[in-house]
Amino acid sequence: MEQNIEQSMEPREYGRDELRLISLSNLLKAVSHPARLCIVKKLYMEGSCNVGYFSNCMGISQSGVSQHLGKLRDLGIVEVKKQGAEAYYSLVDEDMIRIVKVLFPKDEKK
Amino acid sequence: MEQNIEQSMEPREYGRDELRLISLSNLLKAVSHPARLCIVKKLYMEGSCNVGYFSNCMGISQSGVSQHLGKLRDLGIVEVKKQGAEAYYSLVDEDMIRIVKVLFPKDEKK
DNA sequence: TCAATATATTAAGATATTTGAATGTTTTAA
DNA sequence: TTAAAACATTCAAATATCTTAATATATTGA
Repeated sequence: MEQNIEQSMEPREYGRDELRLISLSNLLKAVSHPARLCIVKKLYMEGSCNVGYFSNCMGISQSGVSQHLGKLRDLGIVEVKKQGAEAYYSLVDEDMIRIVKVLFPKDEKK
Repeated sequence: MEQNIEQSMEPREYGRDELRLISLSNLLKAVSHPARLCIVKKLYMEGSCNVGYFSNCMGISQSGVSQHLGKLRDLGIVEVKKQGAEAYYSLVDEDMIRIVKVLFPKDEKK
């Protein structure tokens, strides 16, 4: 963490596309928690949902859901649309959509 | 963590397929680190590789590579084949292969 | 305006993960 | 059998993540 930058011209760290690897691994980390994976799956399967819905059907606290959604939001994986007092979330990241599609083919529905 | 079990018949936690979600999220966690994602990508792109190869081209220590491979091995994502003093690893988990395929389409090679 | 509902944020303790150094094991070649 | 090479394992300190409780904000309806 304190090493010189520009130490050599050889590929350092993970190679030329290190930045892509880092950003993808962050994307994957976002769904490396069952609750967030569940949220993302539901968003993919059922379209946009609000916080209360997740809290109910997943059996975790409102605060918990909100924090998980916050992470997904920070990474640009989901997007919020306020509708009155409610916040409706939807899946917007293309890489994430491709991943979820592969993990939960729409047939296997529910 | 201290609540009654069998509290209701409604799906608790993340729903019926909680176990699948947990196991998939563990799979995703395995590649939520850029070094491990890089390893898995290389295995997908280039076929089986040995520890020294990763250590060289990724610029991280032998011990580091070995530990990362250890995690992938524990989860059944990769498989080792000893060949003399060297250990050749290859990608064997189907879900993981599908994920990597989606993230790194073979054209984008390198 | 007040109360209720829906969501967000903050903070703190418990857990888990990362990283690097040190040490072990196996294999090969001399 | 010894030394060197290739890996694996262990351990501890530094970080990061999870979970829960408490508190804050925003919207709606009475």
